[in-house]
Amino acid sequence: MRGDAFDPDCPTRLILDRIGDKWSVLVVLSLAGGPRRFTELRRRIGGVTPKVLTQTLRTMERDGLLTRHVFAEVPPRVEYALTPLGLSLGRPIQAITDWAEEHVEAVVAARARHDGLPG
Amino acid sequence: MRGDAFDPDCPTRLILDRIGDKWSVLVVLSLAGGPRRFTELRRRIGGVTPKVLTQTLRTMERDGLLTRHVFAEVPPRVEYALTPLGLSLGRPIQAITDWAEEHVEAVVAARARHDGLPG
DNA sequence: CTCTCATGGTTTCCAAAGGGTACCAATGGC
DNA sequence: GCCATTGGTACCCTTTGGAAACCATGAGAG
Repeated sequence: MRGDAFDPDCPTRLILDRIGDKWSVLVVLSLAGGPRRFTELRRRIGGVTPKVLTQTLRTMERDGLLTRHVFAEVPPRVEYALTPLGLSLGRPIQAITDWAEEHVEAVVAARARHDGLPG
Repeated sequence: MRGDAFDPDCPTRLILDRIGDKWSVLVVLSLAGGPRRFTELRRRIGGVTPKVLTQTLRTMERDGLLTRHVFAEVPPRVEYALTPLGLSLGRPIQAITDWAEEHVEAVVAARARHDGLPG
């Protein structure tokens, strides 16, 4: 059975933990078009704080999803780029965002129905 | 551009927050085969605590992803089942788990390379 | 020489979420 | 009365997420 993700010891869980981070998802989407600098990412991904963005990027680097290239310049320049592995992750992520855009209305409606239920 | 998920005010973000919960993902996978009871889910999804499972199920119900059916029996019986909306979410989620199973080795290897790098 | 600006973070602090354990209500069996 | 089962809830603590401030470096302005 493929769904051994149910076993907490299965490494697949480890992936879900990665996907289960909305910032990682947004970083993958942001880098899909090519390398970007830290501040670019920060501006592009609305609402992310530098600390969390750094954490996210470092973890993704550790997991082999992206590379971090520091240029010895002033002011500093650091470019982040997806590895082939990270790039391949873009496809399933795109499937999620496609689903999201298609069904977001239904979810919002369900939520409104539930929350605002007048009795 | 479809990636308006970058805007924190875009409702697509709301979906990512949902997907961005590994327990929701596992619940969808668990219910893909048909309705299940609370304790079944709890046993099937290794490592989830009842509190968190309840939270997850309630949120998913609110979002229209599943239904909760309480039978007036003793001991109590509660069945959870995916709605068509929840069922449709199974496809992109499957894409993620497929990716995970295919590339988990690479991620684990990258992580080991990074962590254990002897110098 | 000092002041300012820009970049790519780090540090500190606080609130929120996640998770573990214990417990509850209702009823059947013993 | 006591235990077991089910589907949770309550309590508490640790971890995480997030806001805001600060830092090092060097160029350019004054």
